[in-house]
Amino acid sequence: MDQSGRPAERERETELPNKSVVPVTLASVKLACSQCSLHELCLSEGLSKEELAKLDSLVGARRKLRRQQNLYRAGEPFEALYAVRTGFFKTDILLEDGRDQVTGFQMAGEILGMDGIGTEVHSCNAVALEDSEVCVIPFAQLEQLSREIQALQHNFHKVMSRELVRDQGLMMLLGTMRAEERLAAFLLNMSQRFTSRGYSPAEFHLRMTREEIGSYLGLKLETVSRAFSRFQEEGYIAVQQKHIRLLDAAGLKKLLKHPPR
Amino acid sequence: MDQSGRPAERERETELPNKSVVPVTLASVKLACSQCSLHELCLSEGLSKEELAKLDSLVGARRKLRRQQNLYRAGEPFEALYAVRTGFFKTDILLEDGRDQVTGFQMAGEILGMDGIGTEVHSCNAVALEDSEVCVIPFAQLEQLSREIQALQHNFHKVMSRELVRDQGLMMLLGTMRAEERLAAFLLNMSQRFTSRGYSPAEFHLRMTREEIGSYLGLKLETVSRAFSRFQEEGYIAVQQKHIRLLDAAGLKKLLKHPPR
DNA sequence: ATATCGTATTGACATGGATCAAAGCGGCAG
DNA sequence: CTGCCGCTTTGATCCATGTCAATACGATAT
Repeated sequence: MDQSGRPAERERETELPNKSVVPVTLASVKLACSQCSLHELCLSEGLSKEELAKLDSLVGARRKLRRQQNLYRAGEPFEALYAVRTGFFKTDILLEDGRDQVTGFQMAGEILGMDGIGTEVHSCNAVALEDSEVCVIPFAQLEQLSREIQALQHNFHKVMSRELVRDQGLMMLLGTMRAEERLAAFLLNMSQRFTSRGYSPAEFHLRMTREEIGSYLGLKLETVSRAFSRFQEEGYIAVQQKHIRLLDAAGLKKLLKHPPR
Repeated sequence: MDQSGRPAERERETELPNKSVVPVTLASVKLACSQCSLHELCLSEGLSKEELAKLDSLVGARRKLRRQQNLYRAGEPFEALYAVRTGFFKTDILLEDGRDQVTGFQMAGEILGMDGIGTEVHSCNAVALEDSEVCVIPFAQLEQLSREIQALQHNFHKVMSRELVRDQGLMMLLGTMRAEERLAAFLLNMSQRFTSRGYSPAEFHLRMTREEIGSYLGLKLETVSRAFSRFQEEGYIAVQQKHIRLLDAAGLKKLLKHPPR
């Protein structure tokens, strides 16, 4: 059963222990911040060797999640930030009336949980969209260490600020763009993020359903599906279920800059 | 002329010097953080007397802006945060194709400029919607001081986090709500913010135009106007141009929880 | 008082995306 | 291999909001 005590629905969450927090021993340095390939995306950029060592000891635990498992839920007390090591997450909010919205998709090197700092309580749900692993960063200790290490402090502030800017972009998308522009922006964003992680810019596998994409973009799943089909007809992309190939990224960009009217 | 060197259009921006930064002397303590009535909204909550004194010396300048004057513009280098002392601001983003969107309205006690931390460059424009005054908080010094003062550090992190949560709420609004729900949410939010500043919860003056409200809510100005009229017909509010009276806040809340379908 | 200009309201009509419905596809369990 | 179930695609129709246009309002300047 999963940690909420509900019956595990269609997902297989059975094998891992409830909160699979694995303490890191000195023997397992291969997974420490100092060795982490996500350096520049994460908090450790620009830190000296000694400073990195301190950060390593702070990021003292890791947690594995199965597909569909919650990293945290809205309402739970906030204690730590999480850096995605591997895998793929979504965050979403549920309104009382049942409506919900996906507020973001997070991949390796991105930080989850900052929504909880202000109120000590998480304001959204974070769910793994595939088997994933995160670094657990106890927040009180992060604050303490970032009082000692200027670069760490600044990195953290940058991460939060970039998140604010990302949100502004999403508001722009939701407030002013039409369906096809939204999907084009989404695909280009995905491509860019995969690229910066060393994957192919033109070919990738979407981990989320059409419904989740639609929720994120403020559209219905049918509209997303139709836009995919349209893009395929126009020769911008090749779609096969969740597998996407960008055939004409420039075309998609043009769509964004010069909206049909 | 205003600081960009353009002709002042319809607005009167003539009387104040270019960058009206007024140094604060010890004689003018009445305006220092330690005396500021915005305490709990701002960064100074929970600080000791000595700590407050340090913060006072950091927030060493104030800047007055006329209606329609820019506090900063997208693309300008980021140097400082700004705490609104008096007045009312909007932030907005301009896309290459001319479309723009208002991303927020800020009032006394709220912090502007955090969008610039991540890239050292502002990503949006901040414009005074009425004659206003801000405290200038040089960011490098804020980081330095918040390495010394734990409470200041934590307050700052809270402010940023709350901004993230606010953005999530706005995404929800833009992604899932219909026009009347959006406006109801907007009015209730305004009321709540005026209330927490000691103004009447039921009667207030909107500083922005219908077009600006619409831009913020992802609607056209005509739709905003119609929703206002509808609310008036239903007896929820009384509208007279920018002057609003909430006659039935509960009714508006119900509209939010139980959408028409 | 009158003209002007930005803002707001209201009406008539157009349309993009939502809704409802049916069928196709693909992976997994039995 | 077969059947089921979740996901996706596609079609037909509807409706909320956008668009276009006319008028009204209110403040400021003349």
